[in-house]
Amino acid sequence: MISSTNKFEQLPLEKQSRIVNASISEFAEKDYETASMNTVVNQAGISKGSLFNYFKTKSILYDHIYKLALGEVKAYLRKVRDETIDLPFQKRLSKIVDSGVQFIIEHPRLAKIYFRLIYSADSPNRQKIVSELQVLSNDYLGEIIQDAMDRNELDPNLDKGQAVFFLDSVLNRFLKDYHEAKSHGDVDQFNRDEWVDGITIFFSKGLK
Amino acid sequence: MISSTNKFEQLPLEKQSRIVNASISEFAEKDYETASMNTVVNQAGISKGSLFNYFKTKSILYDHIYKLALGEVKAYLRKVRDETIDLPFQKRLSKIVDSGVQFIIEHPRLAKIYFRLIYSADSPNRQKIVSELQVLSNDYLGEIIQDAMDRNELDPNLDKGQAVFFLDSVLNRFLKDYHEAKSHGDVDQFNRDEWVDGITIFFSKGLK
DNA sequence: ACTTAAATTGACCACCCGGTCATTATTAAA
DNA sequence: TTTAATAATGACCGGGTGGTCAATTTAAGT
Repeated sequence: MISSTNKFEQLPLEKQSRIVNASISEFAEKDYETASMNTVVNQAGISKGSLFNYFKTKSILYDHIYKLALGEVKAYLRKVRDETIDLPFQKRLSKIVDSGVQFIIEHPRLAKIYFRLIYSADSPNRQKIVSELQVLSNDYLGEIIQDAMDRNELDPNLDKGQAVFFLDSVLNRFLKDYHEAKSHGDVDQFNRDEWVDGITIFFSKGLK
Repeated sequence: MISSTNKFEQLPLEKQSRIVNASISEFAEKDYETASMNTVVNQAGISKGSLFNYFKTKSILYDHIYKLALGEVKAYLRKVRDETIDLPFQKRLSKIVDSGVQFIIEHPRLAKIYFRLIYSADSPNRQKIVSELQVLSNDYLGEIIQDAMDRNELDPNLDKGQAVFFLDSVLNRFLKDYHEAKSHGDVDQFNRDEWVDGITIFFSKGLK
């Protein structure tokens, strides 16, 4: 079966990247409903008819871009997971946060799309996508936590589901705030090392 | 000085509540850009000219509704804070979560507006509003934590800012997920007591 | 009952949207 | 060079938007 992005994928790479670039910018700047195909078209320097020839609808274009963003996120996560497989839990957590921060710095627009997707309500198929992400995060952090439990670095009687939930809450929130601070220019208020230490200590000992 | 909602406030209460009701529904269902003044007008059973006479612009109407929602949230928080002032930290935390859950159940549309405001990016004056909320949450949870530190229920050397951050992350995320589960009809997967216990234990002892 | 002031209405405006498709420009085959 | 197939274009469509304002209804004062 021929994919619906087939026509697009057969385009010269330079043209593809112009379109992808324009789309990323637009979906990063505005939420799905507000993002404009006209803006994409103008920014990419192609005609409207062409864009709708490559992507039949706005939501198919969005899907393409979102999968692209998600692919990048996954690559980062996989990399840090594999590179830290032998490290203790605290060190590992620290590296994961590092990796997230690095992703935000290197791909600010993709980060924006990612956070918008997680926290906003208007993307198409939102509930399906979000539950996919939930599973992904559950598997990923679940593995990290299971490893730590196996090595007796964490309480082996932990409710793993809850532990993942707490970890996910704090990590996502930290990265979201960091991302917002960065895009508002006041990132200096974040002493990264201090926060990473704080997070890892908190997860080990709680607040008592 | 005469407030811009003056004309609105001098309306018969029944009419006011029809308009407020319609506005709440619309801003709960759609994000700011997508919400339609036409829909509000039709649902409220008034003419378009009238609505724009009472509220000069869409963003002024939104402001009115958002302040209303925030006022309700604040009332809930104040109440539970004052009622639990003599309880130990764990019990207090538990009651706060309870109160949040109760708010969601009693005011699902306001909850939707509140979460949309916090997590979505398109409301007018969003950054100003969000930083206001940050201060509010900081003060509120900061007080709870300070009380617990004073009574030696929490480590007196805690970084209070970080502690508030962790608490805020987990509480907000829990309530957001609860709210979403509820609006999708699968709230039963949440054993509330189990989660509240889990959260309070987590904050006391960490995951170790 | 008549006049005047205030409140309410909805047709209308300029603008933007996602999407279409007849026309034109480009390329490949003969 | 002519023809046939393919790719690109942008004017155009129906529909929705926030906001306006002349005209009409309602209420108040005398």
